[in-house]
Amino acid sequence: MSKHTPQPRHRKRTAQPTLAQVAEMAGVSSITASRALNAPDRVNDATRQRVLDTMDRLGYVPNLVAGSLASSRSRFIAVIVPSLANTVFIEVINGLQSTFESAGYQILLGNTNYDIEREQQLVRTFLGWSCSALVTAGLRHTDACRKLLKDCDRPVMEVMELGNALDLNVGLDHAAAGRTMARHLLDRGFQRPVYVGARLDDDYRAQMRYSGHVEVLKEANITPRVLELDQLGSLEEGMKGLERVRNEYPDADAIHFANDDLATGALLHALRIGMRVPDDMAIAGFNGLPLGQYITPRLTTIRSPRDSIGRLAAKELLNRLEGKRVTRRQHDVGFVLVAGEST
Amino acid sequence: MSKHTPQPRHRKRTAQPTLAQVAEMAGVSSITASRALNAPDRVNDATRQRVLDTMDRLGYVPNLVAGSLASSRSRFIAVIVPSLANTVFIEVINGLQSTFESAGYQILLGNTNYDIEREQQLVRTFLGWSCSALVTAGLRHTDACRKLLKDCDRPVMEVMELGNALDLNVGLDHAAAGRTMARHLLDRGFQRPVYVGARLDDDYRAQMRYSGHVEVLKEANITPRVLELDQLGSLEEGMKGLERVRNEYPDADAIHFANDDLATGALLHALRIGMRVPDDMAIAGFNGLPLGQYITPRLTTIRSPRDSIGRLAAKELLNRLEGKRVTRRQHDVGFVLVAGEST
DNA sequence: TACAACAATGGTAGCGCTAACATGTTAGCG
DNA sequence: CGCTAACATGTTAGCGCTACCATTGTTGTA
Repeated sequence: MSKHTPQPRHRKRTAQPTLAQVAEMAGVSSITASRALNAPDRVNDATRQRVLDTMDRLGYVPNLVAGSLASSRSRFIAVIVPSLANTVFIEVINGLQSTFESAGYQILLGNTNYDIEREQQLVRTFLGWSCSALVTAGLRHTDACRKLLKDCDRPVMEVMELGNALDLNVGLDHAAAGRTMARHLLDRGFQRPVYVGARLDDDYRAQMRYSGHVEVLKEANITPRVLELDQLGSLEEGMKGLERVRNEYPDADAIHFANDDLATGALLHALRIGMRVPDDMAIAGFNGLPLGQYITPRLTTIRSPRDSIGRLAAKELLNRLEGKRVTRRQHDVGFVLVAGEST
Repeated sequence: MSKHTPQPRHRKRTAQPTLAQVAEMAGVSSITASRALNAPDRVNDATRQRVLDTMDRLGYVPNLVAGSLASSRSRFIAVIVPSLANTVFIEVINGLQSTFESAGYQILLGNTNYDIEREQQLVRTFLGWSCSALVTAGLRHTDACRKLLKDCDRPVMEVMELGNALDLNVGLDHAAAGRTMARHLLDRGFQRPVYVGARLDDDYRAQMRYSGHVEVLKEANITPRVLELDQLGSLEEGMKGLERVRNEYPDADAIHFANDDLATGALLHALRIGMRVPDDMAIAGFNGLPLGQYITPRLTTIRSPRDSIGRLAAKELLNRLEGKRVTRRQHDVGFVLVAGEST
């Protein structure tokens, strides 16, 4: 016979019990078993209890992949950050996590390593998982990524900095933070500050703070100077930063660091080698990590409410996911100058 | 008519193009389009290119949920940690992430808040997502959770401490670490040490280190003393710990802290209030965070290769997932006593 | 020239669940 | 007692993809 004979074929199946098996054993249809889990009020109490008992007895574990395909909803929240080595993003993730996990959502975590091509790839993958919403750090994306995010018909939250966002936006004004710190240094009488950051092309928020710094210095007719390091945020690198400033800008009287990790490394190093802070060199950071406040002299820094970024972003997204009308698409979480004795 | 008329019903569909649409437009069957993505060698080069171009043109995003259901494989790695506030777990996550993401796996992140009931729930959820493997911190689970993990027929990796593991195990011997530090304190001549931890019932690894500490003290006929704080790891809490030891154990000459965060908080506080370290009070920690090595005096601590836990765990899991035979189920990553000037 | 071996592609039947609709059953009311 | 509304449950048809097998054409070998 040339035409195929449709003999019964079976593909491998997991040993896991299915809803249908549970339903049969409980003497109901599978849709009722489904409802016992997902819409308990639509099932009679006794029936529901019988179904749940059966599930327990069989060790039933719902296949969420199948459920997600059928309903085209997934209860995934995609979270894309540029780095896991930076406390700031961890705190944002933590804020998102605590809110979403208690609302029954799972976090899908992606790390771009400050590479927007990688971000685009992650967005595609996460959309492929029918995530309910996406959270991504920053407003810079590839064109293709922006298109994906615009067309995906899901809430998109961009966090960290404020600006012309695709959808929802929670963050702070980094240029303003840079201006605030530069002004503080000038107010304290430091006339020859150097801005020290690392990989400013990648860490463009640090670059935005630098541009604020530049603005203020230019207004005061002071030539801005900048030094770029290799490592984004480490105590070790901050130490090197201090040494390089002493060599390359011997007249510098203050260092405006891109973050507290660098600043703390420099501060601790300065203390160890007997430099007087701030008399020989003032040191300032950004982030408001607790650490800086436990060192003598305390580190001057700018505190941003990092965990509230996560928490607020999660709250706004949940509102949107639950169909509530979102009135404000943009939230400025602000920042506070914390003046220690290091400046 | 009493019997139903099967009129065509349609459920809502996403506007996203499907593989079938791509295939039709490219003039191939959908299975060929599928292969163009997932098994490129099984498709003629020209055909594949045509399919890929069509995908590009239509903005096709593969529906990974459907693919996962059909193949019952998901390329998810479930990672369950007790806290995101602790650097140690972040570093483990980072190690796992960097290895798995480059191998094309996604991380599904769960946070138990040191609650093993919550862990059980997370394991169920992640199994429901057909994750390819699970990584969880620690060897303590509920009975039901242990059963789920045993029966799930997937690689299971327990990290952090060593012991009687379910499947794969990467970690270190915490009791031995506690013994090492206690011995170090005695060797340096401190006779009245106090162990200070927080929520030892939850953070049972800190408790294991304490039990090592106790062993050594008993051998030396010294009565072990312990103080329990509320917050797991913060500089603030370490400061309080120091104050409480001074009040409650005025004769104490050394504090063995459960972690570096607490120890650093105490050390910085001691310096600020003019205590001499180690003459008035010796201070030791655990973890080997960089911070402690930048303070004068440097913090005595035990360094564990935290990121290698993640990296090694990921490597072993990948071997297993790729079908290679795994020879060693257990890896001791060890630890090193880093003696600073704080003891 | 015959035949095996392989490469390229396709048809079909699910994967396990839920949306959409249909039906049966009970309570409430005048 | 008949009618309606609310409740409880069931039937069917996919969701979009890939496993499984089948088919065709193409090359190498004796």
